Amino acid sequence: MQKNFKILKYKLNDFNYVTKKRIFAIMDRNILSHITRHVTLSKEEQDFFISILLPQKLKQGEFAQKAGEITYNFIHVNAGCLMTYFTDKEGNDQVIQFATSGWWTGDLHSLTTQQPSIYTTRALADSEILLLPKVRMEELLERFPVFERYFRIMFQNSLVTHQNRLIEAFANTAEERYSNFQKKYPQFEQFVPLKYIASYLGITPEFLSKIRRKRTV
Amino acid sequence: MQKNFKILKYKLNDFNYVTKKRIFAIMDRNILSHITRHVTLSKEEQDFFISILLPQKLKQGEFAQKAGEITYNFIHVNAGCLMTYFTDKEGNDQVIQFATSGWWTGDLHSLTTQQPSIYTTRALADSEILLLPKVRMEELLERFPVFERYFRIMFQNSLVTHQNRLIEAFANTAEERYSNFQKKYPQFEQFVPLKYIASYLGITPEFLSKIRRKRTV
DNA sequence: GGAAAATATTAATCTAGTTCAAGATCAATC
DNA sequence: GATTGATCTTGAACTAGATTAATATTTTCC
Repeated sequence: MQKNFKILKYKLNDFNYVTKKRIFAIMDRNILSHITRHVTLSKEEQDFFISILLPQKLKQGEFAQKAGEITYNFIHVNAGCLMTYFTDKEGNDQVIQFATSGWWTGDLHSLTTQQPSIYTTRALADSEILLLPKVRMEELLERFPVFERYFRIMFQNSLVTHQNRLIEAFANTAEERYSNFQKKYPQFEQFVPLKYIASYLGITPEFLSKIRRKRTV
Repeated sequence: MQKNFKILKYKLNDFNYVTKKRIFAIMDRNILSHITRHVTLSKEEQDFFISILLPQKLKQGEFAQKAGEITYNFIHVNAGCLMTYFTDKEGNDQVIQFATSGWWTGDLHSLTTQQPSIYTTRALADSEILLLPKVRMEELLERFPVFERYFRIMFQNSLVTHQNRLIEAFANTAEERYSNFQKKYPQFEQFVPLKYIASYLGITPEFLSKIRRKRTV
């Protein structure tokens, strides 16, 4: 386990400064421990699963997947932090997900249909990911149906999260969304530049600044 | 297959009226044909699956599930049209999904955790639904893993749809969302009162009126 | 077929959040 | 440790969409 702190100073007013630690923590976790929380795996299943994963390291800012390219891998975050965003016709990035240790990420649509992805997935901090290639995933699901169960549960949970976000987006003000985001993902504000948090919340960085100011004053 | 037309008149200006048919169509479809589009089922699997489903008829306006109650069933729409909505603290209904023939609906979160549901699911037209009780579903998944696969695929697809809606919500204007909605679900505008479409789009009925007027003038 | 209830429209006014533009602060690099 | 590019903040002017309230239209139901 490595840690890497960077001190950021924020001016509150002419006389006060607040310091915040932006943490680039690399937490090494075992992917199997995540999976066996939901299903029970035999030794054979564990071994096969591990054998088909491709480990990869990403430096901060590097891409795991670029928009326009076909997605060949489902991505599991082992350590660090990634974000997935969509670039619209005006060139604005719309962040749709952050993912830290233990999360699956990537473009399911492109992975399924093998059409070019509309999303970019990028490391926000030095990260370690595990790639699960589409063909190997299909093989895995064929041979060991317990993984059908595992991914069924993953997708089912993710669906619940996405429904909640949708309600959030429509029913709450930007300020409420920011509060809820901080409550739900306290770790992210230390990894993620504010402009991406703003994007995730569906507002401009300027407006997020205003919300933050209003609070601290 | 029954059909039931109601003629609606809309005033465009003092001299012109346009009529629209609001269709309350009952289309009877076989649930198995939906499932076997994604997985292959043996005779035994088909029979068991059908045997655990509870058919139910709903009149327009009736509830399949009320907020505050625990969800005991996953719901498959056989015929008609349902909507699922969330009522916020101010008492505003926020529609999160419409479901017609072939769709699964209901509150996955409440179904999984057996906590009271925050959603209400209600018939927008006379409908026929099939209830899949939670305990029977668990039994089904235990005995026939092919259904793990089926629901994995369902949830995976639904997740893609939800991600798209999230992007839609943040990146597009209300007018664009309405256009896309009409393109994607042309059938719904004939089932669904405009105020619920407005809610689904995340706008007020008044603003939807404005958008519609701007178009026809 | 008529009255009441639900749904849709219109218009005036208001506001949460955007846009633009400039300045302040921070991080990376040589 | 000075320079440069990225991130963050501030403020003024603007706009998409909300709110309120009144009216019109449609549907339900007796």
